[in-house]
Formats: sequence, C-alpha cells, structure tokens
Amino acid sequence: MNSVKIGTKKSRQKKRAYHHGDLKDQLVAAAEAIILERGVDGFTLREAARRAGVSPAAPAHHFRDAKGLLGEVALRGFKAFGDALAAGDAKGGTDPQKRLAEQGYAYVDFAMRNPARFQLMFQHGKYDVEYPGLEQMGARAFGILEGAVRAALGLRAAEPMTPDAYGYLMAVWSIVHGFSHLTLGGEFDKLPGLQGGRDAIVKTFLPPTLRRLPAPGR
Amino acid sequence: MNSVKIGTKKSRQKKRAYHHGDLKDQLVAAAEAIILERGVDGFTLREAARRAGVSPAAPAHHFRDAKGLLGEVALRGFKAFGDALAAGDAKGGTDPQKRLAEQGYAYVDFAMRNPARFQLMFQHGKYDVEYPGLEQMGARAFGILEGAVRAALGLRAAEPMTPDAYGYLMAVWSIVHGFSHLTLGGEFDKLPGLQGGRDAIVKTFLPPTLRRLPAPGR
DNA sequence: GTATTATCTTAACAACGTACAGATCAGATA
DNA sequence: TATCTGATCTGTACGTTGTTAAGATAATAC
Repeated sequence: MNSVKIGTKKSRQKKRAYHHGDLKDQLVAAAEAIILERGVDGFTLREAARRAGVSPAAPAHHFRDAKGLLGEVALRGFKAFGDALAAGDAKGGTDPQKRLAEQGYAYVDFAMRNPARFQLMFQHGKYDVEYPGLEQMGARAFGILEGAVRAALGLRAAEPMTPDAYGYLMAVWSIVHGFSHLTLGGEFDKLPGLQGGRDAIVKTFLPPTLRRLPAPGR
Repeated sequence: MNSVKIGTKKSRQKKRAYHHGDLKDQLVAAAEAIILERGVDGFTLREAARRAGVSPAAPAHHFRDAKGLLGEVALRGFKAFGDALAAGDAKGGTDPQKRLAEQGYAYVDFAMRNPARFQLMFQHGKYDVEYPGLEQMGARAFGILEGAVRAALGLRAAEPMTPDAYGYLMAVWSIVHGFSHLTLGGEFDKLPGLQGGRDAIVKTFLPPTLRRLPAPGR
C-alpha cells in the first residue's frame, strides 16, 4: 500500500541506525525541553540521552560533559537574546529614548518567552562558561544594550563611557533584569490585582516602569 | 596536668557522643558554609552530615529531606533580610524618600554580605517552599519594603495600594534586586573602571543608581 | 527501675555523571 | 573494489548522591 523509502541517507528510519546522524542538535533540543519542563535543576544528561535515543555515554562525543551541553544551550540563548535586543533597538528608530525603551521591553519579553533559557543563561555555575563562542556572544548582547545607552547620552562610538554613563547603564540593566528575574521567580504573584498571567503583568507594568527611566543628563 | 571535665551534659567532648546534641543547628551552619564555599549548586546533604560528624541518614530526623534543610537556611536568611531592611528603614528617619533609599541600599548590602544566602533565597526550586514559617517570613520582609513605598506615596496603612503604587513598588524592587543579582552574577565585572571588588562597586555606583529612582507621583 | 520516645548508625537501593574498552559505520585512500 | 582510518555509539563499571528501612543507643517520662 504505502510506498516505502528505505535506506537513503537522510530518510527517517524506523530502527535508528547505529550512527544517529543528528545527535548534537537533538541533544540540545532535548536539553531545552527538559529545562523548560523541569526547570534548570531538573536537567540530567542521561535524560537528554534517553530522549535522543542513545546511551548515556554518547553525548561525550559531542560535548565535553553535561555542563558543555548546557553551554551550547546558553550560547544559542545569548544568540537569540542578542537578536531580540537588536530587533527592539531597530524598532526604536532614531529616537534614543525610544530605542532604549524598546530594548528594555525586548529584554523582559525575551525572558517571558524563554523562561528556562533565560534562567540558565544567568546561572553561570550551571554551564561551561568557557564554552567556545559563548563569551563573545554574551558580549555582543551586552554591546547592543550599551549602544542604546551611548546614543541616549549622546556619546559617539569612539568616546569612552563616562562614570555617569556606566551608572545609567547599570540602572537600566538592573531594572529590566530585576523585573525579569522577579517575575520569573514568581515574586510578583503575591501582589493582588495582577490576574491574567505574566504577559498581562508585563504589558501593564513595564511601560510605566520604563517611562520612569531617568532622562539623560549628559 | 590538665584538669578534666567529663560527662557534663553541655561540655565539649573529644569523642562525640552517640547523640549529637546540637545537630540541627550544626547542619544549618554546615549548609551555609557549603553554599558559601561551593555555591548553591555545590551543596550536598551528605557533605553537610560529614561536616557535622554524623551519618548521611542522621539529618532525616531533623529535616524531611535536603530541600528541607535548605528551607531552614532560607528561613533564617529571610529573617536576617527583613531585619536588615527594617534597620535601613529606621535609618531613613521620617523622610519617606530617605527611608526608601536606605532600604534599597540595605537590600543590596545584604546581598553583598550574604551572597550565598541571597542567591538561595531567590532560587525557589532549591529549597522546600512549604517549610514552616518560611512564607510568612518572606511576606514580612516584603511588607517592610511595601511600607516605605506606601509612605513615599502618602498612603495610609488602611488605604489600598493603587495600581500606580504597585508599579512604583515593582520598579523599586526591580532595580535593587536586579542590581544585586547582576552584581553577584559577576555581570558587571566586564565593565572597565570597576576594579576593587564588589564592595567598591556598590559604594561607588549604588548611590547614583538609587538617586535615579523615580520620585513618587502619587 | 522500666518503658517510651528521640536520636543516630548501618546497610541498601536507584539514579546520576563520567571513564574505558570495544563495536559499528562513513568516508578517504589505494 | 578492498582496506584503512577516524568518528560515532554501546556496554559496562565506578564512585557519589538522596533516601529508606531496620536496628542500636541514649535521654526522658513514668
């Protein structure tokens, strides 16, 4: 009845071949699913291997150890995070204050849409911080935020950041990060009048919060 | 030569008695030492038992499980945290803005002085959130912060919090919490000109950050 | 003094991360 | 085509973890 495709290299085979063919990516996908379902602490390398259908020793050929696999997850997280911040920045157009506000919203929005990834990314003990490319990907995301702060303060690219600029940057970063962290931690859940889930909370309270960001004094 | 005190109930004995006598507190002390040395993830129940000089099964008579022990640690953390916030509040005197700023400083200062405890307290998955007394101790600490916000907005105790008041509260909480979390996470370490350790960072940059807190609009 | 209860030990179990040796397969070389 | 080489995966095993069950010991109550 059904036509059967067999044995071609890329076709889905009922019985998995001895060689998996796509193990690395599937381990990453499994890891992301696990931390989403069970939290960052709920991750185990063996469970990831189980979901990919391989033995517990198989991942070692693609990642140095469990923290290495989570390093790859963090790397992809910072990539997506940077992209989200850049998109927010672009959405802000030429108005420096709007760029900053849009980036702030994008920051929190990313955390809401990627809770497990976000929480992993800021738990340095959980993954291999030396994982190749990770540091620069994090620096890239940070740089996008710094760019908007520089613009808001009228600093050119060559100009060094002033102490006041650093203070401003830290204040902006602190407020969006704190908001994200507290929301994901459920700390705001106790507050009454916040029915409607996290999205509603963000939509309701983030704009006025960002509006409270200090105007640049320069 | 030496006079020997033996067998009195409270005296330190070279060979520990079969009954420990002070196991619960020593387990808590050991747990706090471990998370300080090795991070929250570095904690193991067996290591805590080892340091207290008892078998791995002994803690079960004082705490339901490992998360229960960390629940006690978190409980004591929230107690000390609330005390610190209250002290800051008192230091602010009668000026509502000063009360709030002093509490903000106390918030960050607590995190800097109790990094492991602070990080544990805001990692709900790590400890038993149902641990007796924990929820109310957390609510107490939160209430102290809310009190200063109410005062800053001129709200009486009986008066309900307005949506704007909640927004203000969340902004204040977010900024001090985000600052604490990012500092402890080492995220600010990359920023140049911040040599001198965390204490220096706080002393230099927290005051201007707090000065950027929005004035109450009422 | 005896019984009860609280406290601790010993022993065991399943799950974990990881290392090691060997099996299997893909692709290059000849 | 045949063989070799390296990459990929399995099977097995070791030490560590949290937790439980059964028994030993000491403090307390009666």
